[in-house]
Amino acid sequence: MHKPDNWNVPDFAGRRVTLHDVARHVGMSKSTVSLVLQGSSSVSDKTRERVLRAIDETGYVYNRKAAALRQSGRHGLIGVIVNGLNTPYSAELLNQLEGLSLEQDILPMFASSSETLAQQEKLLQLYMEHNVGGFIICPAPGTRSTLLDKLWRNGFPLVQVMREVPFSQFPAVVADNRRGLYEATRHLIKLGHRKIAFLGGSEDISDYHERLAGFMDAMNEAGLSVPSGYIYPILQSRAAGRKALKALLEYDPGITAVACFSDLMAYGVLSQSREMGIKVGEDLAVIGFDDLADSRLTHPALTTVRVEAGDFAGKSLQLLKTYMSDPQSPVTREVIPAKLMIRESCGAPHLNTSSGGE
Amino acid sequence: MHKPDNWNVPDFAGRRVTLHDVARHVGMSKSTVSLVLQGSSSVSDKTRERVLRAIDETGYVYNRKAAALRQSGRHGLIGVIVNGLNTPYSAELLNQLEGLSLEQDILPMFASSSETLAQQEKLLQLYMEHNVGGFIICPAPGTRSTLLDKLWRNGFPLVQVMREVPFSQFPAVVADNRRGLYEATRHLIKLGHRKIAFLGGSEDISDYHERLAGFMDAMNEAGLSVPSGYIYPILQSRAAGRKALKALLEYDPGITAVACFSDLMAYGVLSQSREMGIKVGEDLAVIGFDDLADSRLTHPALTTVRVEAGDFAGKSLQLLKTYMSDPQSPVTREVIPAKLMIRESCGAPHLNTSSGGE
DNA sequence: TTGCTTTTTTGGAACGTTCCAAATATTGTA
DNA sequence: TACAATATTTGGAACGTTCCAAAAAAGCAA
Repeated sequence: MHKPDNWNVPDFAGRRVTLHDVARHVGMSKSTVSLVLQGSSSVSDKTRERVLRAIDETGYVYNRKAAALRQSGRHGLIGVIVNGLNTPYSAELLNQLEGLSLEQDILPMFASSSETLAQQEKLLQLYMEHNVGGFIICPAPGTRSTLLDKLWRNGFPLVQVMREVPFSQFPAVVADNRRGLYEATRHLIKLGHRKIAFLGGSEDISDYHERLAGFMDAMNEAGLSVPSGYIYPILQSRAAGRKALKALLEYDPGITAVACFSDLMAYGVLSQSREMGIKVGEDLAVIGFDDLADSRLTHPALTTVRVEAGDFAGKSLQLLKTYMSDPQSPVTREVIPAKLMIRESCGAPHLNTSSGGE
Repeated sequence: MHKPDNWNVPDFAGRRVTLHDVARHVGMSKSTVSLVLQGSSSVSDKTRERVLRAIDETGYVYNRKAAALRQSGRHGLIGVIVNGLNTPYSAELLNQLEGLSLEQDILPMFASSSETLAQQEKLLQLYMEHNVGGFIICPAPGTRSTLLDKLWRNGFPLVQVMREVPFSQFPAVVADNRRGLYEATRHLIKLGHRKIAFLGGSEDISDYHERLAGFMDAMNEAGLSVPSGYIYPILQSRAAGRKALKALLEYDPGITAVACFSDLMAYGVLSQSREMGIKVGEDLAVIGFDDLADSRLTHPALTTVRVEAGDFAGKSLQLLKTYMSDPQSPVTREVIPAKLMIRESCGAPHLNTSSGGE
């Protein structure tokens, strides 16, 4: 640890420079300075110029808190709560949201619930205290509709993103989960697979039920049975993927394909397969969901369902802005399309059944 | 798109409930209510109880803006600017920072510079306007010391994290980059490698020079030459890793090992190797830096240099808090240890030289 | 009851901005 | 030059809190 204490700490301004200071410095009233700041047209060019110079000279920094206090609150701040800051898909969503927000002079405040109700509630409370104009939220498992109701009633519009609270009638932007998994599963079936498992996800999340429904749609349509042990819900992570695959194959070693709740879980499946000497793409077909950046580079490259994070970001922001400007706008539910990306991890399987018979 | 417009939008409170409203509702003065809110001991239990009930009944939400206005600014808000929200290491840093901050009743505002000076400046400005208590910042390439100076002078303490602005004398928390790459390179040398390349990183970032220096330390110590073409700086990404490896092997097909600036680049190298039919761990040794969650699961598992993101988070937050409470505290530079994690990607190489001679 | 101390409550100023109505400066016209 | 019309500038109230000094209430001893 170095301590270059020969260095002088610059003089900390005891007090921040205020609009009043600028006014005094330039010899005008604070009202005039305020007008310049707001870009009012009713101030003469000469004055504007002098004031701008003074602002520069004094190093004045606009104080949004004070301004917002007078302007009954709003100041281009929105609260964004996702499930995890370091889960790749959420990170990409935040990335997209940041770009779009800043373009529109909105400052997003990002945080994660870490999938717990307690943290979610704490964050919502803090954000309200900081007077955000509204929320974009990926509700933590177990979130009740009453919570969202409370927000809305308090004057905070919100848009649910990626997931939605069951039986809630609030705006939402969700993926076409059902169709996504339907298509993915159909693809597996077309390749000849019969014993297909559905791995991962949590029953407390709307995603899960939609994706599972899509899976079941395809299985039922093809007249394939799904023993209860073929459905293995487990919380999102690579390690969970490994564990789940092991359990699945113990339950029925004859399983030839797994549809995963997410790419992250699929990565776990890939690594567990390698460890067990199972060749993915030959002995076992694997399909993910999300299409993370890494999924192109896994070995074999992962077949997965792509949902554009940018679409989530764009739609949810647009929707939130609508409610912020007019709280009475009709409640809308947007569905983001899901697209099957066929790569190598689901290549034609080695099956010992030549025809369809069990 | 569904529109369940049979649903009634709850009545939006026209105006937010204020402390005054609560006071009137309970029949006391706003001062008393304020005291209750601050947990003052000079308010009687009976009153406290009545006020708390009233707060609950009215649905009052504390207004930090107004409070902070009176309390000369500070309100437990800090600005955190990293290089990218969706780069895995940064994401993990944010995750850790969030956990620690909330524990200490600090609300972090996260954003990314996207490696551009313009966005960084815009964010700093906005955060100042929102009156954050200080900054934790991973400076964008090309950041000048004068920028940090301006912040500090305006009363915003800051801590640099992961990188530091050259010739700046501001607090910083950085990894032991030089030692990390020194050890990694030494490991490669011990395994018998002679033609070792250093891949990735940007010359505008302090990290790069430190890691490169560590690399050179080890190479020089072993008396190994490093042709200019062995050093291939390029901006952080998987695709860049692929491109870089190709260029490197074109320059000298005899290269048997690459030390990468980051795990992300190493992933690119891994996938490019596979494409070119090069067996990593046999024909080519690869070492990364960061130890991302995925690095255990790549094939082969990636040998890399681990630096705990939690340490970065803990130290930088602690340091920032020090400066926030006493701006005159001596400037400190903390170094986070780097630890070589030996896995499979650098297994003993096939070399045609049996002894050391060129 | 009185006077004294201690506890509890309170009104009003302050924070830094915006907004408004009113004051002042500038311009054009007769 | 004088007057209206217009352009520009300004003081003060307001936003919702905290803080302070001071008022009111409560408790206690004589």
